[in-house]
Amino acid sequence: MTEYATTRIQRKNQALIFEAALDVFSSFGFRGATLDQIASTAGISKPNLLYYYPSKEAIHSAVLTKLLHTWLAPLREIDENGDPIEEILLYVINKLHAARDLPRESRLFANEIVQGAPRIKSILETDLRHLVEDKVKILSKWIKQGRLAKIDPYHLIFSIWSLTQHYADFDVQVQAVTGHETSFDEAEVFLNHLYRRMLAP
Amino acid sequence: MTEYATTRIQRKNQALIFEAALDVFSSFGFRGATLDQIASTAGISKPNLLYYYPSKEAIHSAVLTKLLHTWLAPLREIDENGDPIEEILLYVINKLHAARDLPRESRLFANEIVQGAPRIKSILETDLRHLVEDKVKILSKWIKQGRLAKIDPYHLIFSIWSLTQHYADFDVQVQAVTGHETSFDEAEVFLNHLYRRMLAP
DNA sequence: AAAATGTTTGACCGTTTGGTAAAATTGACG
DNA sequence: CGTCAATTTTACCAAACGGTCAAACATTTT
Repeated sequence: MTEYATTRIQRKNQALIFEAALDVFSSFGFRGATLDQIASTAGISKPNLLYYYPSKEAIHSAVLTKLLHTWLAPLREIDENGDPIEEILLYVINKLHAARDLPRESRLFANEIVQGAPRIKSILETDLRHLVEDKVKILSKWIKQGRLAKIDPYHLIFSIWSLTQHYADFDVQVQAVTGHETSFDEAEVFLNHLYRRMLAP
Repeated sequence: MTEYATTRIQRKNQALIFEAALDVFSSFGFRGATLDQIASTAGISKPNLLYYYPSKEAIHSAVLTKLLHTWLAPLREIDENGDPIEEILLYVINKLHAARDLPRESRLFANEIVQGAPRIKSILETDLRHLVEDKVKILSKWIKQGRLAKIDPYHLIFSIWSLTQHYADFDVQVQAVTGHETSFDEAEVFLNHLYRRMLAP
C-alpha cells in the first residue's frame, strides 16, 4: 500500500464529513458552524473529525474549493458558436435548476460572500474573474454583431447570478411572502420572459 | 422628570451603540458578532453596553426592527394612481440607491435571511407579506388593464429585490470580478433597460 | 453641600468553542 | 493468531464568549 492511498474507512468518513460540513456551513456560515455540530451530523466524535482534517478552517476550505468547480460549471458552458439568446437562456435555466437542486451550495457561497469572502476572495479575483472575462468577450462580440441588445455584459452576468441564486439564498423570504413552497416553474416562466425581452437586439 | 425620559447621555450612547451594532452585525452576522466587538466599536466597555441593552439578542432585535421600516419604505411608495412603468422604475432606482447608500442595512437583512431568518421570520410572514400583497394587487390590476406585460407580480418584486440588493450584499464579488469599485451608474442604465423592456405591455 | 440618582468599570463566572494527548479499540495482513 | 498500523474515544485544555455584580464615579436634584 502506497503512502497516498485512501482506505475504505477514510473514503466513507470523508464523504460523511463532507456532507455534514456542507449542511452545517451552508446553514450557519463559517462562524456560526461548530465542530461539534459537524461531527454529530456526520455521526462521529469531534476528535475523530479532527483526525481527518486539521482544523475548522481546513474543513471549510476543503468544501469551498471542491464545490467551486461545480458551482461555476454552468457558466463555462456558454458556447461562442451557439445562438446568443438561446445560450444565455440555457445558462439562466441551468443556474435556476442549480438553485433548486443545490441550495446548500448556493447558500454556502452566499454566506461567505455576504461577509466579505475573507476565505475565497483571492479565488474570486483570479479564477472567477478570468472565467467571467472570457465570457464577457463572447457577449461583447455578440453585441457588436447586433445579435444581442446593447447591454453591459458584466451586469448581464451579475443579473443572472442574483436572479437565480435569490431563490436559493433568500428562499425563506420568498416562502414567507408567498405563503407556499417556492415554485421554480413560475420562476422559469418569469426569467424566460425577462431575458427574451431584455436581450432581443 | 418622568419615568420614561431619556437623558442626554442615554441618547448619545444609544446612538453610538446603534451605529456600532449595525456595523458589526452587518459585517459578521448575529453569530459572528461579539459583544466585545460592538462595545469597542462604540467606544464603551462591555458591561456598559449591557447597561443599555439586556442582551446580545436585544441589541440585534432593536437594530433589525428599527431598520425594517426604513428598508421597506421604497416599496410603500408605489402609487396606484401613477404610471405603471414609471412607478416600478422609480422603485427600482430607489432600491438601487438604497443598496449604494445603505449597504450595511442591506447586508444586515441578507445575513439574517440567508441563515433562515430565525429572528425575523414572523415579521416577514406578517408585515412584509401584507405589504407585498397590497402591491401585488396594484400590479395585477395594471396587468389586467393591459398597462404592463403579463408577468407574475410576485416574481417581479423578487427580481427587484435581488437585482438591487445584489450590488450591496455581494459587492465583494462584483468588485473582485470587475476589478474596480462598483459603478452604480452603470447598474442604473442596465436596470433601466431591463425593466423597460420587460414591462412594456 | 448632601443626598439621590444615573453611569461606568474591573473583576469575575459558567459555558461553549476549537483543539490536543494519550490510551483504547479496531482493522489489515503475513 | 499475532503484530503493526489505522482509527476512535475519553479526558482534558486554553481562549473566547455572553453575561453578572458590586463598587466607583459622575450627574442631577434638593
